[in-house]
Amino acid sequence: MSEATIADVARLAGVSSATVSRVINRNYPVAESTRARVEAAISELGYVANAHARALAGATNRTVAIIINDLIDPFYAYIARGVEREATAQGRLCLVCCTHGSHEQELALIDLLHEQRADAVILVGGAYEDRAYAAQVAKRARALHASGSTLVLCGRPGVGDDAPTKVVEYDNEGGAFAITDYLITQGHRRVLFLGGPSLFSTTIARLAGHRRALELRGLPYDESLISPGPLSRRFGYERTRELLAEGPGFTAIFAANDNVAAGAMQAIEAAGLSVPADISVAGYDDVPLAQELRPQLTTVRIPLEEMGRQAVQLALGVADGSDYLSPVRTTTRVGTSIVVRQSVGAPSAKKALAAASGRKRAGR
Amino acid sequence: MSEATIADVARLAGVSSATVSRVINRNYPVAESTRARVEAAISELGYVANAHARALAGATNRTVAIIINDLIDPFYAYIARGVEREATAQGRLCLVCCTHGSHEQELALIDLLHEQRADAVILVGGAYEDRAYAAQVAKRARALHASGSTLVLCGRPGVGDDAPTKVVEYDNEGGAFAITDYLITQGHRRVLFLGGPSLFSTTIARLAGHRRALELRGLPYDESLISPGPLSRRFGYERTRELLAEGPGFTAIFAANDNVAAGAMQAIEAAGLSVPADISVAGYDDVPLAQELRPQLTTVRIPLEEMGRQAVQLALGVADGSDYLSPVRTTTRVGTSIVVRQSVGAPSAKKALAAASGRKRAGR
DNA sequence: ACGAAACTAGAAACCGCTTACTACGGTCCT
DNA sequence: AGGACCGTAGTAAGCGGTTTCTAGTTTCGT
Repeated sequence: MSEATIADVARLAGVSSATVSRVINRNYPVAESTRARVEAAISELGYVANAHARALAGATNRTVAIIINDLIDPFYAYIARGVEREATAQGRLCLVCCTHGSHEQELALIDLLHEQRADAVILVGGAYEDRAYAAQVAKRARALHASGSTLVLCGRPGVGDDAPTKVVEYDNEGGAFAITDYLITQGHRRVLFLGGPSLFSTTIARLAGHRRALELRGLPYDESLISPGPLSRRFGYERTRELLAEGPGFTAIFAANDNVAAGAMQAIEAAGLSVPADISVAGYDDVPLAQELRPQLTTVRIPLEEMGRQAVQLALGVADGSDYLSPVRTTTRVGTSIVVRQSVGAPSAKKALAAASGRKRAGR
Repeated sequence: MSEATIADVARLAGVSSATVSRVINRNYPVAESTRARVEAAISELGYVANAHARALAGATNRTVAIIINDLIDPFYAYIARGVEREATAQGRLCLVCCTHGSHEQELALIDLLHEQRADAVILVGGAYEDRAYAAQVAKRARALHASGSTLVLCGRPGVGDDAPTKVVEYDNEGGAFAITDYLITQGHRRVLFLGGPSLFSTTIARLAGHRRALELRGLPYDESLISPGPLSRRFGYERTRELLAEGPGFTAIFAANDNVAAGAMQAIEAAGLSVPADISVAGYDDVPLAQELRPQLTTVRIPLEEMGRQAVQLALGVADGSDYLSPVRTTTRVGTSIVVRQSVGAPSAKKALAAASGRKRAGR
């Protein structure tokens, strides 16, 4: 039950504890013969240093923490993997915490991790636009900063310019623009934007990109073609089923993420229609599910793992290399790209007609 | 950069540091007025206790660690989720580490977590049968035990009776038995066992269950129908393709896990055959992928998340409830059950014939 | 009104390790 | 030969809490 301490080792080796510490840390010259004796004592006692005492006495904790929504969700899991890998590469341990969607839990976790003196706390995932909440996060960012740690926002909006945070973003607006434009290029004129909580940061950005593409192509932005909701497969299924029953006023669906797209595809199939012959579907995120669907889903790829790595590098102030003269970076943006698979095609004449009539109805 | 300490709070509140500690921990009576003053001081300074100092001074670290292969793999992710949730429920933080398949990394991580004085270290996933390696793990189990921590083996074989570990098992042999028996009941006589590294603990157990079912039904155990290999989709695909080209001597495939099954199904489809009309396929694990495949995969379900929870409860010695008189449990076994979906059917007469001829060839 | 019991609060001893500072013997150089 | 240096090793002061004792006040009971 009681562990050997550095003092025990010192006694056994006939040296002082300082010498043992030096042998372990190799940060001070120690005679070869002494070193040998100390190492023998260490292995005889099975001595393992106490990380807490070590951290207390000055050395850093060597831990990076990441706060995500849920480990199962591949979107988060990939980011977590990037963080974990980079943390390991930097000789850090990785603490993974899940909020399961609760804001209070998230704030509580930041505090807990602050107590743990993590080298960095990485906060992942979209957030609701909520000023009070942002203020809470900003406050904690300052607290962390005060104790030499860093709060990194990964794929979520900033919390005010004065908050000392670092940010890793990805191009939500650009990806949405690109894929909407792709749909338009394929001939679609009436595209349903499906899912995504209205006040959610990523929804807002994706919707903005969608809208910009429409405007650039001179297509109307029709409120009736925007159908926000949860980012779940169930919602995608249910809502699509309802809309299909009403007589669809669209030939393509741009789902706010792949889950929603999967639900939509299921509903379309269930209605006896086919993807993409009757209705095209595009998603966002490119999670593994996208490749399992039949037809395989055309979607927007986000370099998730890379984001995780960047977050750690940013937090730890790892030199960028590309421009080593610049001061420590505080923001990184990774690009998104569309992945063309089989779920998008040209609208059929018949369906386009139906869409047009649906449009009249919607316009009534 | 410099954080407020308990002494700062004490000074500001005009009390001793002992009193501040008591206010925080609520483990000793403190006058209401004093408490108020201390709390005011704490919030004014934004004081956050130093977890290391705290851990050093006696209180536990309140951290549970889990070591898995890879965060992305749903098999591990579900277990990790169970661990994370239960740890949170027990007021612990959860440290997640990945080995990415490396033994040395695994051992190194155990040491690292030992240093961190984690309340428990949970080791997940099958392991190669390797005496030297088991001895290494046993040694660390003893070291952890000596410092009041616990090593929990989750879904992997023990490392010797004298090693102070706790174990959460699932019924690999029984699940394999059940599903093989199910295949036989459906009329299959020649079942290919596909994938799983030969010396891997889970492979061995699954193969044993498979074999027992064959024997119980009076069917021969044919070495040529055992085709071990990696637990990957690629392997499932490639190997199935090869075997199909040789003329299959089987009407059903029992894959060592769902990934392998997915690969096999792909290969069967690519060969112009259909599942289950021509060849039936069964998997193991019931990861989400199983439900995405078409036809949906008949497989063996393991209560992964539950295993994670059990591991934490076991480690922390949480009362079982069911028999609170018993001493602290040291082993838990969770059951497995087969999930019938659409990938298994009766063998067609024609294919059964082909299988029989294949059998002659194989026997030659 | 007096002593005991019940509250509160402080002093100080750790917890186990790092590290600045000090000490000491031997080399090397002038 | 004597002092400047170099290479090693020890001493001890923290790091920031927790907790055991000790002690001063009240509150009561009789």
